[in-house]
Amino acid sequence: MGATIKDVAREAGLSVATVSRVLNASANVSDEAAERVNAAIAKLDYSPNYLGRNLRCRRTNVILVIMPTSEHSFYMKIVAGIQKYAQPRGFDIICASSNSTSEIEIRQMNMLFNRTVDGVIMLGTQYDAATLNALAAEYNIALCCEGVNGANVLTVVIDDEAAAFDATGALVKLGHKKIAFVGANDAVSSVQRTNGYKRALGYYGIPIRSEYMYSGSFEYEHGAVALRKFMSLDDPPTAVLCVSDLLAISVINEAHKMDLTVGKDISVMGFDNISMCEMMIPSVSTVEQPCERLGELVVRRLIANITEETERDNAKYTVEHKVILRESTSPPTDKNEQ
Amino acid sequence: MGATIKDVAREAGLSVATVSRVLNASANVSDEAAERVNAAIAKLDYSPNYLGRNLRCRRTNVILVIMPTSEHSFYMKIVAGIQKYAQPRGFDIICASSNSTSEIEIRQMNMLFNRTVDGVIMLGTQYDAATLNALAAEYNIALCCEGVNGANVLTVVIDDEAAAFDATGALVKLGHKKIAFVGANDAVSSVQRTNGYKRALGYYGIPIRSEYMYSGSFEYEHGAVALRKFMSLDDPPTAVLCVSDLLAISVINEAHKMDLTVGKDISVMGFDNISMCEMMIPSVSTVEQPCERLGELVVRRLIANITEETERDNAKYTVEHKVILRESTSPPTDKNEQ
DNA sequence: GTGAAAGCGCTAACAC
DNA sequence: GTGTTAGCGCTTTCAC
Repeated sequence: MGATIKDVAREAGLSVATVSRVLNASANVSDEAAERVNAAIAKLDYSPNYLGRNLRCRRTNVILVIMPTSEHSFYMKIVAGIQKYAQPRGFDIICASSNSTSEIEIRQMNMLFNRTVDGVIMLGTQYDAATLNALAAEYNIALCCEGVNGANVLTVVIDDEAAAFDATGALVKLGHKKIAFVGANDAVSSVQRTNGYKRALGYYGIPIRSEYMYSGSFEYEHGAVALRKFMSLDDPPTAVLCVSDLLAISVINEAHKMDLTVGKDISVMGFDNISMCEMMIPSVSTVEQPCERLGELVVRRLIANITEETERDNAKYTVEHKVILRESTSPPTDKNEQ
Repeated sequence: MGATIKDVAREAGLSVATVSRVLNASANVSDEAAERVNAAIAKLDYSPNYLGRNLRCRRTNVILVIMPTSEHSFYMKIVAGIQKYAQPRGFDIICASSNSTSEIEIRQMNMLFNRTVDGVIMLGTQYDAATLNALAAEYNIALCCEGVNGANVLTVVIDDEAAAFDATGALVKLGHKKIAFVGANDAVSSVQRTNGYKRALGYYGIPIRSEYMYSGSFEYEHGAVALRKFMSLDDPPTAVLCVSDLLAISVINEAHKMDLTVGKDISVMGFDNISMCEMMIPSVSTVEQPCERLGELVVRRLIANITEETERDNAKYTVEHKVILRESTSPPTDKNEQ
């Protein structure tokens, strides 16, 4: 087990240099030599040892994707987009999940520091802007889906502020005036969505009510908690916009427990357009993030940074979002509108 | 950027051997030397190049998990179990998804052949038994969740036959006699579940009706197709057992479209216990696979195969399943029982 | 068109 | 307790 390039050379009666040339399809090798090498490779069932190759070339052609959690299909769709672009360009993609933990994230990042991978794409990070900037000076890193304020690092995101503005607007256009918001404290995307929500209310002349704003985290339970809080108000909202689909689903399940019919008694809207949105009863209105485009764009720029000699591109790119209305949203009824 | 062990040695005024000793916490290095080395490491922001180390040691301490699709949270839960055990033992886990495609799977397997990883765990594979046996002779591979008949390869699964027997039994005990089955053609697990279903019917003295058996694939749509077929029968079933939760959810959604109330007009049961089961309305009855135990056990045995000098363990291990009843199942009503 | 040889960064055997 | 050195498997100059 484990033939080396030397074994192949011996078998073929040629030098390792020639074998290497065949392996790398480089010029200047006769047809006859190539044939003998290939025969030897087949005979010995030889597969080049990439540790040797990568050490020598100082390149692994592997990109690591770090995600907060691997249990959300949303992230997996991004990865699929990344893979689709990277694979044909000769880059392998590997994934790891940090559980949104700084400690684990750092351990994953070691693969970058110890040269196991050529670059890292982070779908959310615990690093602060200063650290990211320092890292970006030395390594090929990129942020996707979730930016960091002040980080001068290759970033690909949707315009979260505008997306939330549009989502809120869609609810207003359905006739809602009492629109609540379920956010997640720390994430930049959530903060910007909060801003978009507020701006939309202002734009449509609807007062902002602090009792309609809940801020927790992306944890599932928070949707239910938020809804209970909203519904205990004297004047409860007729619609709830959440910063993630999972939170929206939590709201929907809690509404069901409270005997509220979602899409009738109350409208609920999420964010991301995970596949569950279509599977739920009622199906869930949401803001779609174009996962494939996000993934493709970020990895395309990252690969350019890795392979090209030019200055590293640390720009911020934005891709289009899309509001999708399904069964979980409808005009407010007279009853709850009064 | 990129200090090497040589740089550290020079900076510390010691030899590379001593630096290496400190790095690997090996004995026989004075406190003073260790201190100087650590100071130099900190000063130079040195991180060992694993390509060099791995090449030298012929070990990467990385295990690859290949899954059919990364969009099912079920697989991710297995990976979490794998990770939980492997990480503290010094093994990194990386993931790749094959889209159930032989071509992609082979490309992923190259990471094994080219020594990028020390072993591979396959959560489903396109390889046949003969190929797997040949691979297992040379490399450290393992199957998890989904075995292959005749493959003499380290395998960790639940007893799919018994699990389906129990699931069917649970429906019988609720009072159902007209129990349909939604299977997936090719997968070994599905075949065995089909056997368990049939054996249970026999055991409880219920005749097997071919019109109650649908065989498609794990693709979501098949649940809906199956249900439409079942409900178009003169004597439709009162319960449907599916070989995956996703198929069950598809059945549930289709039932809803047909104005059937799941958990009342018809009972539906899935397989796996993905997190969606609890989020659905109604919540979905299912057979739980102990993901963490599956993952932990398979990686534990695989790591033993990698690290221990002894004969490779190519045994087959079985872990316990558990039937979980939720809202999607109930006794048949008089109406549909007549 | 082909081969000899240096060297990528590291560990470990051996010498002291 | 520390240093010297060979060599892991590969690519790539440089010579011919």
